[in-house]
Amino acid sequence: MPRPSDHAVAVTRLLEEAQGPLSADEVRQALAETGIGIATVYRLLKRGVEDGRYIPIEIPNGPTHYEPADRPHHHHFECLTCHRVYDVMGCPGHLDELTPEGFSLESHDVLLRGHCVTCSETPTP
Amino acid sequence: MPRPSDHAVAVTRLLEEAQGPLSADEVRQALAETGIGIATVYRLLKRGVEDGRYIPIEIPNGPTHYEPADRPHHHHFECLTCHRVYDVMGCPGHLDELTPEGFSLESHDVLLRGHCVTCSETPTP
DNA sequence: CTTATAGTGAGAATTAATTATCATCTCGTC
DNA sequence: GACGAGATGATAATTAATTCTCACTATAAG
Repeated sequence: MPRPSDHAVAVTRLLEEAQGPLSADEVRQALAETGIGIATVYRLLKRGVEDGRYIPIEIPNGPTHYEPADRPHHHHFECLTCHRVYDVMGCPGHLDELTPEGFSLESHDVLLRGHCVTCSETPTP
Repeated sequence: MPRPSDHAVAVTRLLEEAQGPLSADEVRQALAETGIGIATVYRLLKRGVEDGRYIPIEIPNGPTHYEPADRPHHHHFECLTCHRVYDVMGCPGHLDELTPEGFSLESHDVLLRGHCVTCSETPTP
């Protein structure tokens, strides 16, 4: 019976503590001091999705981000400066009303864009 | 055999008549009988965006789609079966209320997913 | 200790989208 | 007809993200 490796534990903890979904490279950078390789990061993220523990968040024009699967329904905010992705709680709703006649709605994504607190405060990026 | 400059006209007309943004490959396929090459399609789309006549629509996990720049504010619906993208008029609104404190909201995208009329009617999931 | 097994990192390979290259073609102008 | 600027298409090249390969390692079991 294989026991979970330290890397797997670290990645799960990292995703749980993050304020939003992380990309593979963000995970690698955050765990850089452990010497984790990018191949291992991708392996663990892929397995986590297959096991239903992580959810992949597809960002237009950017790498896939990952978050724990047990978060309640929410959406995301992408900072146009630092490109970090943040969770935003809540949902505008009323989306069936937008759906055209005869179309069946299965899911939806709302992606806000702008500048996060950190990047709004900084005068020059 | 179309005169060279006809390609630009054909692409613009195609985008204007479409029910949603089109990808480069969808443009090429729609104009296949003219023998248009993919390089020309990308060239015309790129120039259109640079000139402000077209808007690029980034689809997560898919190629960029393009639509005329003069459409009123709206969002999109992606069919999970045929992967075509359709315009949906209207907007849920109230998005500033979702934006976290200190964040500045500049734009937003809403992407609905499900099955379009055509693919809902066809008894093949 | 010895072995079996899963885990690992470096780097190669793959994939899909897009862009660059370049010889050729078109058309208005001479 | 010849000319030249711009347009074109086939294909090579590039780019970014992700996956694969493989020799090596640590651990646990026997």
